[in-house]
Amino acid sequence: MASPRKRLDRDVLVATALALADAEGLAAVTTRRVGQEHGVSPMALYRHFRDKDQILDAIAERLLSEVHLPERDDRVWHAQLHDVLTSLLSVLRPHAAAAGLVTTRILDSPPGLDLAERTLELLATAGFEVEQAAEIASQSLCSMVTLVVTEPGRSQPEAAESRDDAVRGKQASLATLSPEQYPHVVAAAGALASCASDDVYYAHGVELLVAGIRGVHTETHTETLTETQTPAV
Amino acid sequence: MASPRKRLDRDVLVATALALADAEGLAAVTTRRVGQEHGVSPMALYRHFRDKDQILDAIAERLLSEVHLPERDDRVWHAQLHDVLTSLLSVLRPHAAAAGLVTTRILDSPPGLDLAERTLELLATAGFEVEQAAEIASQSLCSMVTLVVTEPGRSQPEAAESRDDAVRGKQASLATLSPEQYPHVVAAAGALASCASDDVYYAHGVELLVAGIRGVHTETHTETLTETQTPAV
DNA sequence: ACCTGAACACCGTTCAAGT
DNA sequence: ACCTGAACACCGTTCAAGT
Repeated sequence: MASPRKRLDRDVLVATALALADAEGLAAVTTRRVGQEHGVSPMALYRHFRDKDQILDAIAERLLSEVHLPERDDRVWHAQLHDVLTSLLSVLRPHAAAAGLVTTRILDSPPGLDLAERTLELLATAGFEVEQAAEIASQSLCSMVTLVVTEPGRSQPEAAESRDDAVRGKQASLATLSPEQYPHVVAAAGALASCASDDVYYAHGVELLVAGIRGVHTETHTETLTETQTPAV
Repeated sequence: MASPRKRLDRDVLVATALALADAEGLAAVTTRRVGQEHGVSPMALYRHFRDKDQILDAIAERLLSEVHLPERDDRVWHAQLHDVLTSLLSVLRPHAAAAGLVTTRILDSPPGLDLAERTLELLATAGFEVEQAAEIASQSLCSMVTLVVTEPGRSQPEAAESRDDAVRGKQASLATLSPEQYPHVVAAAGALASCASDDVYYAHGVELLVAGIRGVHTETHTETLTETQTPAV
């Protein structure tokens, strides 16, 4: 098929920008570097983007477009929400440097709107009213971004070869602290500097959030009922 | 009192940098601008900071140093945690542009360590084991930052005079969407573009988080009632 | 000890000009 | 229609020099 040239070029430029962010951090995404990667002057990009901010917008949209929303099914709403959030996480995790761009841009592109729509839909199913659903949805999606950006043991990609060094350094600096002044920080130095398993870290992050939503949910919706022990799973 | 000149100067430079961020956004914090505000060459800053990154570190530390940790009392752990998180929020809220600096720098300065220490202490009181407490603490503190950075209706401070315009614009663009494709987003347009009350927005944000921690807490600790002992991990 | 000026290698972006 | 080159107003940072 004869692909439309213009559209193709733009996508390829965005892919280059994202690859630069992955390899060398967001600071490496400059009009000059992206152009250079295509053997082209920085000004050539201005055919496809109004300004640099639009390149960053496009990176965020690209990430969101790779989210594969799970099929709707008949499981309870929070199980489905769990999977939606996990699907976002799995897309962001390989792109830690660019992930932060998503926080403020979810509602700015169709793929982000799809994600927001599904999230709001599940919260509506649960019975949340619109305002509360909006707050919860935005906090939920942004929390996934934050999990990726602050993953313990992450450092700048420039120092990628020395990730272990960075972890050891962080751990060492925390271990240096006075155990009288910061007993719990010192005790948790290992967990704060790195994490035993990335998968477990992310699983816990999603669980914490979903547990919060369920907690707020029962607070809001069981006023009529009597005080319950543990809500059914 | 004759104040130590050097220390004073550094603090005053940090205050200037923070003020610039508040007034014109983080992009306005440049060595040249900060120097200019003191009628001094950009190079004069290098007596007090190794490089620009240290200026950003110092801004984060300054913000964290303004957190006033509530006194310990005999209320249940999650009530105290709620207040700790709220005290962080109240410091960050007036400095939305700079707040994001805090996410990756909490463990890099004494005031941040104080905050982390208290948080971990409360989670230890609750009975969380060290690794889980570390994860929860970091996710909790970072969530407060995220709440501030993504507060609905926020826009760049350059456009501060037209904040209402930005909100209206956002709302209008969401209202333009197809109600068939994005029914819940369209229905929530108002809440997504702005928020009825900032105070309520933040209160809900903290509540969601604390509810999550309590949810994970009961999940983790109801099983141990039968086992009597917490299994070491 | 503290600050400066000139310089370097970068930015994003404009504009007129090339093909 | 698409791209370029030169230029502008900025960056962070170096280095040798001033006081």
